[in-house]
Amino acid sequence: MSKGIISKDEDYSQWFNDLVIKADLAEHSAVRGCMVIKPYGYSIWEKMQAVLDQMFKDTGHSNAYFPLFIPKSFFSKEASHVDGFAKECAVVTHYRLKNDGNGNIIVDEDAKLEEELIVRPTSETIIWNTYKGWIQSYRDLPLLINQWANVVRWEMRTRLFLRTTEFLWQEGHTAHATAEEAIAETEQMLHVYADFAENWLALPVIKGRKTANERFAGALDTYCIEALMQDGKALQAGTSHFLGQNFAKAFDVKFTSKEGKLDHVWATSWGVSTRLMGALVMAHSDDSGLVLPPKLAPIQVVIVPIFRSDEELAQISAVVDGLSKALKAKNIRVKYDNRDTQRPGFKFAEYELKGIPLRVAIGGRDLANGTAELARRDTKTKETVQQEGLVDHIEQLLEEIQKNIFQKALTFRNENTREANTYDEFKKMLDDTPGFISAHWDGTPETEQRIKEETKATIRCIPLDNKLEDGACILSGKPSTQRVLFARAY
RNA sequence: CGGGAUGUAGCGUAGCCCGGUAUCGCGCCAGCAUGGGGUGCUGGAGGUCGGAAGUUCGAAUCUUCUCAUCCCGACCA
Repeated sequence: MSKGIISKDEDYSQWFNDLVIKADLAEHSAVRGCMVIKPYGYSIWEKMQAVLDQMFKDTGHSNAYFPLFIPKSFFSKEASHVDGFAKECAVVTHYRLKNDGNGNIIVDEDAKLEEELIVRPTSETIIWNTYKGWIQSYRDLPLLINQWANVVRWEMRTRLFLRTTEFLWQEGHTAHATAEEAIAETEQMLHVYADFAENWLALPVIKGRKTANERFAGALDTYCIEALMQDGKALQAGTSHFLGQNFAKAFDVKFTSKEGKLDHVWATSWGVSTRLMGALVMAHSDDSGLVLPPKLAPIQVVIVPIFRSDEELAQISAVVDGLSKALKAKNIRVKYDNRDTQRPGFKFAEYELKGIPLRVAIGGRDLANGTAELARRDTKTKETVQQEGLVDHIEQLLEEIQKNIFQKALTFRNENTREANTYDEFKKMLDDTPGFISAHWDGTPETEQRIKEETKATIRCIPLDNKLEDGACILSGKPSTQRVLFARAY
């Protein structure tokens, strides 16, 4: 176990907290519920952004930027939307401070805003208000826009990366001529998210749809990807919403079709946030620290020299120099840590804590033998290999580590996905063997609500690839045609 | 917003019951040794004890008020 990190078996949530802080991803700020994302954590987020951004562009989307502030009146235009967010909005009421004469800075009551401004909890309203001016004809459609932004949701209780008052995310907002097109877009983006989660984060996810209860405020249908964390709790890793014509109607966005008919446009919105950082940490890491999938690791290979003298360091550096160049030529992100202020053992522990996938150690012995020591972060295994052919070997290993991390998470999820056929069985599983529970449900919000109240488990999703199967609801006993996925969730 | 707890150096803590100017560890700085898994020794720097008021010759310690944070619940895409 690493210094200062509690074992994840002892206290999972404390382990997560320790890890985020010790691995230097983020820290609590002076502002309640808001975190400072530190350079190392931010560099991982930047990699996520870069990959996702390219995926969005490859599917035809463009980036734009809309205001942080939204006039309060915009929120009242879509009834269910305001219901969903009203209780967690930060509101700007004044635009000036003044000195009260006693050396205190106070709000200048003379500077009250005519209309309060809401700090965006999400941008549908300001964006749809804007789209009204952009869309007149079917020729203007589809409109495919994404925004990278910060949003604020005044949550009662926060946790680093998983639920912070302010967080970073991207939100896509698209407009289409037909419902079919909008649904196709919603599904497409869900697949983009799933692809990203599985192939980059090495995080296996279940693609599915939310029940009416769990749907986004203002959506007709909410799709999601759900992941399982190592403590058996589920985490919603991304959502994609089919908004129907709700926002177009609320903001009066109409277009003239090819046939000359006037109609409201069809909308989608979709987003992932810095919560993915939390998912990344919770899904793969261990008591020694982070375990980063190579594709997202800011540093993929770290080289640590082991030396007794400046002369020896110079000799090692000469070898490392060639190795570094060859790795960089293959676009492998490599760092040579030749600090003489820290000892090798310290560096080993530090890079394990930070989740660097591969460590190469080269010392005097290796110079003599033409070898290097390779240590994998994911398996914590070490091997001594010839320097010759090392670059290719490292390249292969990185791919293997990426696969292995995914496979491990997938195996974990499979082992912790169970079927329950009675309510007693269901409750026992929740307490004894947390994870996804596949069970029959009668399809009513009342049943879902009661299960939630009694067990804290929610329906995470109705999986897209669900097979139809006759059964009886675990609570009501009423007939059901398919199983849905339950879990306690973050 | 209800229930519980905690605020002492950058971090983690002892001291508080029973008042006398703050303990230890990590980290930090310097030197020497060391160097294939968080190195050892020696020396050093660093504290308005969350804040305010009160009791007292004297308050980290007792009293009152206040602020903040954390945990449980409620709340929550």
